[in-house]
This record gives sequence, C-alpha cells and structure tokens, in this order.
Amino acid sequence: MPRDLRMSRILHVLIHMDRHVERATSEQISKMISTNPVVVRRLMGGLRDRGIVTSEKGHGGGWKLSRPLTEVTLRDVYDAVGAPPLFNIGPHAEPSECLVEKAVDAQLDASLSEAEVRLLAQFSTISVESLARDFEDRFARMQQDGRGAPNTPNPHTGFHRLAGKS
Amino acid sequence: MPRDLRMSRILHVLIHMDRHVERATSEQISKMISTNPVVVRRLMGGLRDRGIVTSEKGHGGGWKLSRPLTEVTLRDVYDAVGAPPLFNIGPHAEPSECLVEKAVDAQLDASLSEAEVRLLAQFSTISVESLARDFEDRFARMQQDGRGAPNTPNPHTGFHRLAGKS
DNA sequence: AAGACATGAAACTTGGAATGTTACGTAAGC
DNA sequence: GCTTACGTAACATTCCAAGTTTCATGTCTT
Repeated sequence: MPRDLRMSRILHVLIHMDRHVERATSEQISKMISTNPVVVRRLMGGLRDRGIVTSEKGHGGGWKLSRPLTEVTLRDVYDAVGAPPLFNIGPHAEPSECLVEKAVDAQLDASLSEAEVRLLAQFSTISVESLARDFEDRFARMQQDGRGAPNTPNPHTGFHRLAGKS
Repeated sequence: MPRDLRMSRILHVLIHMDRHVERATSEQISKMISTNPVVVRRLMGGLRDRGIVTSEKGHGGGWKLSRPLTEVTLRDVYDAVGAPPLFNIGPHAEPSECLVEKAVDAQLDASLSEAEVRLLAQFSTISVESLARDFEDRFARMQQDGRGAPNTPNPHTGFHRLAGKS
C-alpha cells in the first residue's frame, strides 16, 4: 500500500550484507532488491555519509558494513535515506490566509507531529540486528514445531537459508 | 510536506459550514478551498454516504450538515474521504520470495501498524467541534492579551471573522 | 602505462496517485 | 421549458519515488 520503499529496501540489504556477504558491489546488491546499480548507489550514499557503510572504488571495491547492526537503529536508517515524510496525509504546505484553514492545519499537524515523534522514538529503540533476530527466532521456532514453513531454498543470487545454524 | 490533503480540506469545509453558512453549493464550497466544484462533489460524496452531510439537487439545493460537529470525529472524516494510506513509508505491497525481505517487511509493518492504530484511536477521540473550539479559545485569548494577531478580515468569499462573538 | 572494475553524480524517463478539468446525465424548482 | 445543482465518467496535470542512461573519477591488476 505505501509508497516510499527506501527504508524497507535498505534494511533488506543491510541484513543480507551482515548475514551473507562481507563485501558487495552495487551490481550484486541491485540483484538482491531487484533494481538498478545506480539506485543502490543513491540509497547507500546516505548510509556512507552517516558512517554505517563504507565504499571503495576500483578492483575488489564495493560496500562494507562499518559497524555491527546492533549499533544501527531503524531511526538511523530512516535518516540515512533522507528522512522522507512519514505521513501520506496532512495539511497544506504553504500557510493560508484563511483563519479556519490555519486552525485546521495547526490542529491536524499537532496530532500528526505527536504521532511522528512517537514513531521515530520507537525507531530509535529498534536495532537492525534485533529486527533480524526477532524474525530468526520466530522462524527457528516454527521450524522445530510440527513441520515448519516450507523453507524454500530459492534466494536472489544463491545466498540464503536464513536462520539455520548460526 | 505531506500529500493527501483531503482530510484537511474537508475539515476546513465542515467548520465553515457550521460557523458561517446553513447551506452551500459545490460552487461556493469550491471557492472556500480554492478548487473545482467537481472535486468538492467527490469529497462531499463520502460524507453524504456516511450521513454527515446531505445533498439536494436543483434550485436552492446544495450541501447541509446533517448532524452537529460534536458528533463528527476526525476518524469519521478520515473514513469518509476513503481512508487513504496513513503512511508514506513502508514495505512492499506484494510479498517476496526472499525470507529476509519478508522478515523486514513484517517487522516494519508491525511498527507502522501499531502507530496507525494509535493515531486512528486518537482521531476517534477528537470531534471536529472540539478541534475548531480549541483554536477559537486560543485565538480569543490572544485577542484579549496585549494586542492579538492581526485578525485580518480577508476570507474567501466574504465570510469569516472567526471567534468573535459566538 | 593500459585496461578492467567500481563508485560518484548529473540528466532524463517512467509509473502511480492525488488533483484539476471538461463534458454530459439526472433531478428539483422557477 | 429553462435554470440550477448534484452525480459521474473520462481525460489532463502535477508531483515524487523509482528507473535509466551516460560520463567522470579513482583503484587494482597485469
């Protein structure tokens, strides 16, 4: 339903890099998230500027995590992709002359701002590592309970088989 | 910053109708919010379907409030405009084959869903009347404190001068 | 030094959603 | 019968994320 997929995509990439590959080129990463190398560079550029990943040119170059995912929060990722508008609804951008409109916009904005603060605060408390681990735990439990999910071994590039032996 | 202005516009219209005009045509309303009569009909159609306003055709027709704004919540308005996606960010629509991606999307969706439930719950507690009154109170206070805001008498169609004598 | 491999960045195209617009149909009042 | 107004379909416009093309820059290998 939503629109801006950048956060979702970056999280996807970060976890793959942590779990499966030490160093990855934009080309390789673009296959993970089914897109173009240039799009990957745009996304990763924000992460590099914030010290979450490093990039190296030339032969053997590519992207590497520069700190453990325990030290990267959802808030960091959100900021790294440019802190796009959280909400799809809201008041006008430019203020109006109309007092009623200004009143409505101010009140509506107050509700949304409060919700935004809360959500971003929650993002700050969630590390990418814990996000990945939550899932892996649940998946492992399913696995050992009566007949787990399919565990289809069909990844993008040959990686995968998450949450087996760690 | 945001995109979907429908809620903001409808609130604007509802308060104007309650405060200033008993009955208004799509033409008149369109001038309030600087748009087209057809756009107004689209917006108001949702309200009519939910019993918030009534419409009448022909001479002397137009739109009227069918219940007091004390009995219309922000949630009602949100639903009436089609309950558009609240968030601008989020995971993909179609599920992926990749387990990592599914994990990321599920976790991200969980955070967003929780925030959505909270925000909509809050919308349910706020009536359009109280939203308007909050502003009017604050405005009146500014007015009597040392020299209030300009109180510019320049509305859309000649209405206005909110929060004077009620 | 030459060539291959990567990132960096600018410029343009594409696609979807809200909005704006035009046109026509239907109902109500004069 | 004519004007007024809503109801609706169809199309145009605008905005932004995403996709794409192209070239420049830096780095490793031979």
